[in-house]
Amino acid sequence: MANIILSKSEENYLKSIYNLSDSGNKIVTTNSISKILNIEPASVTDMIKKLSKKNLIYHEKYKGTKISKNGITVALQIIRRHRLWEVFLYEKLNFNWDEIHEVAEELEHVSSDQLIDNLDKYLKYPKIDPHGDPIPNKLGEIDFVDKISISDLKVKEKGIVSRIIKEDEGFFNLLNKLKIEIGTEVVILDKIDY
Amino acid sequence: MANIILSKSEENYLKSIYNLSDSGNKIVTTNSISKILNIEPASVTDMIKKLSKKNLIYHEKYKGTKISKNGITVALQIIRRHRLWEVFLYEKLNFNWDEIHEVAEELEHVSSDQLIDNLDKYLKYPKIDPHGDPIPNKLGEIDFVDKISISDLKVKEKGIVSRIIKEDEGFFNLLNKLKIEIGTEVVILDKIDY
DNA sequence: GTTTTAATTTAGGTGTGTCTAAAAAAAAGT
DNA sequence: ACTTTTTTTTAGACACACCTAAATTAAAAC
Repeated sequence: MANIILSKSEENYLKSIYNLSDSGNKIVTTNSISKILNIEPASVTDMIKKLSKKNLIYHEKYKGTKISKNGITVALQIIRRHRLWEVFLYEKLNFNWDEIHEVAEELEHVSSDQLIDNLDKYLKYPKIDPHGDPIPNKLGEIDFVDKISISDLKVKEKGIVSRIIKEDEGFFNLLNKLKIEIGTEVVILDKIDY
Repeated sequence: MANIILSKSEENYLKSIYNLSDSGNKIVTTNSISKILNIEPASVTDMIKKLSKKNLIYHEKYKGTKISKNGITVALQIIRRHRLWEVFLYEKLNFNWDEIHEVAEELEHVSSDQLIDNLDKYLKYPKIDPHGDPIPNKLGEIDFVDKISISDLKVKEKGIVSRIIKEDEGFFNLLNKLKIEIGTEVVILDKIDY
């Protein structure tokens, strides 16, 4: 139960490993971590050793990395902080939908339980962040909602946008232009390459 | 005008130097910085060289350190961030008066102008923080209000508490017990050692 | 105006988190 | 199954922000 204190770097690695692991199920490669964090594979190997020693991940040389139960709990706390700050920035500080991620990346590393719990209460215990991603609760429990990818919808089918994953500026601009946000009902008219 | 990017350490040093300098007027000694930051004098010397090179302070070997005009501006921005976060924690997240400082120490290092400007607006442009200290504006302008120390008040004189500087737990508890906060009118009954 | 003490700086060392280049292991191609 | 390619790890280096111990300078005491 004792709160493990991690550096900003360690937190970023752990979060990335969790995100790459499909909620802890898949084994993650050194190269994939390297690409996501923009850090050389050799450096990733170093950090893997460190996180292994802290029992946050399992690692077998040349075989890949699996996040531990403990690691998942810690990762979900980081994700919780990130997403709560995103709600705050969007709802209270009037940030645009595409500006929140970057700032939340910084705020998520301020680790005070009291801060996050009070923020959660202040925001009225939101269930999802402005991108539609679920916010883990204090205990690390998270709603996994079954959703399908818009690219799996067929022409003429319709759906409600409940989550937006891709995060580059061009894509945000496109969505803004089309007035697509969380909750928007969309109908597939035609499918083109993007 | 270009925003200088400083590390967390550099920011902490600069803030301390400003605070020790009596708003930029006094020369600050290496030892005093060492004591405030709980860092050995030798390390302070290293950082002084670094901040000198960035023209945030002036330094002459063995003679002391003076903060530059540029340095003051940067320091005031850090102080602005700190104090705005204190207002937020106190007013919005219901932190106690004696719990805000520590968390604000972390939040102040998240450097996004948009974040701070929007926070400022959200808090309705507060002029003072919960300790009664003035909050510098976006341009680094700050109200210096003439205040006297309570220890300079004589027996039977009275005054209004407008600022509380000391920050240890015992002192906070004492103030809480006496129900003394910003705005409280006090009368000096007797003077004892603390 | 020396001598002693205190403050400051220099020199050299450590842990963290990164890097490049080279070696080792695993995977893919033929 | 052997060779080539890709992935991963090891080895050695560097910047940052700290440390201790020793040297230097300034200030205080006499």
